[in-house]
Amino acid sequence: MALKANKNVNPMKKSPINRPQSLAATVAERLKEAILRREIALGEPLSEEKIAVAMDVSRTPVREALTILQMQGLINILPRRGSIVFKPDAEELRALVDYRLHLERLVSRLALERAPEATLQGLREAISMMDTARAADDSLAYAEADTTFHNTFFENAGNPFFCEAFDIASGRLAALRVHLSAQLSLHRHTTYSEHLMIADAVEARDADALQDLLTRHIAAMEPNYSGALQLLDDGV
Amino acid sequence: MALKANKNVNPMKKSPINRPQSLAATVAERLKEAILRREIALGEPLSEEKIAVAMDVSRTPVREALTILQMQGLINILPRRGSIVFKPDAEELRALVDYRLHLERLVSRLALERAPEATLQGLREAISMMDTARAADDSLAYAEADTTFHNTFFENAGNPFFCEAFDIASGRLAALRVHLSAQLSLHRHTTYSEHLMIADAVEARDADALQDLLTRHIAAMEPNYSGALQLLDDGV
DNA sequence: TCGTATTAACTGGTATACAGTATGTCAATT
DNA sequence: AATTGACATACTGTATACCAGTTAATACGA
Repeated sequence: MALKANKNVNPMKKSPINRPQSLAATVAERLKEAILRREIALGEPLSEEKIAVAMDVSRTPVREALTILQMQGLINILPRRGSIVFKPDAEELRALVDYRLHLERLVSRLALERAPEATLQGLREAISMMDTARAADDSLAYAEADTTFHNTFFENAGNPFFCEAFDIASGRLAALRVHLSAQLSLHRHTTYSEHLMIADAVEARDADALQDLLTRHIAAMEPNYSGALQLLDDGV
Repeated sequence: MALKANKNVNPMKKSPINRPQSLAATVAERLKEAILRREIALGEPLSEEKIAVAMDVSRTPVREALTILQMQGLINILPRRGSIVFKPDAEELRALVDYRLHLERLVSRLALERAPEATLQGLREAISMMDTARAADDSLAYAEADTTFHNTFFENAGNPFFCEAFDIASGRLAALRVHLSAQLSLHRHTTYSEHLMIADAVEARDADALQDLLTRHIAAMEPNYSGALQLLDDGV
């Protein structure tokens, strides 16, 4: 979200030309994708050298990419030891979900106060994306729509810093989602109706109901993650 | 806050030895100090080469330091152009204060729910630090005590991610504080009594009063910053 | 005099080379 | 057999050299 790629939506408006981004950003992006595609496991050690030869760049941009990913919380850099993909314990997982919950509650209230119409419209669009994804039975597209749905609140809170605050957790949450989804029974039916109810609460401008719905919606995930995490550990 | 130094209080307990930190971290630290000491102005361009020769290191650790500071929001890196110290416009300043306000309101509520006694004790300690600072007329020590006071809420929220969320804004806010303090009439008397009232609200476990006090306490600063910023711009 | 093209100086981006540290293996000693 | 020490290997941390893009000044032309 913070490092959103230039989409060049309005040509001739602000983007001089198709500006090539730095190698470091590209490497970081590809590594993040690799983690999110489960090509790299949680807790797996990363070698600068191997990444460099695999992507055919020198170690310098790889190192920059690793520091970027560390800032996003996706990897841990152990000084003089190397880098490993992050792997939360139960306590960190709890904190992650707790953080996300409280932040989204706060931000949803702000979005409702400051831009209720735009928020409602964004939610509706995300829901229609979910509809098509469900019809096509495309779990990846559904997950993207889910992300869009929740991002809507942050984008309409009238303050870009909340997006940054969300980014602190979003990368790790996304990684957890894809890595634990094999263990999770994705209760997609439940979440879908919850999304509908959330949008209704926004339409009704009912802040209290919105808070309650979000609390249940988000907090309901934590035990699933937690259980899946334990399964993952036991498997190792 | 995030990068707290090892204090080595119990030797042979957990600290391997006094391990020297990386050059990049040292450079980042010194640059941040330089900004906070007003040796470097807001909006000033930074040359990797000049920093490198000034600190007698190569450009490599300097570059790493700059990316770290960029992540902390203290500088902007313009690709192929150079790095400049951040300098907010009025809108960004508003967003910064708004973000801080809402985050601290949220976190103070959590601290009150989850660790009221520890929070109260932390606040009291910070206040006694303010007392001695006021007695000695030491504005730097007072500012530190102020920071400690507000950090207390974040440390007792029971979730380290909120500290990270605060770090997004804290560096920039600290920089603004020191750079605008010359223009500001630091209404220290008012804030001091406000701190006392905030601690009282915590002692009384009065969440609503706490929210109100914090709102007034923090929001009261924004017009000052804003006016000072304008003065600063006009001066240039 | 103004505008445009050209070029030179500067800056950041990348690659590579070297040095220091951690870790694993294996032999020697107890 | 277990432990310790030395050695080999692999990795990160740092320095340096080179390349590419940007800016700004200057010269030239209208």
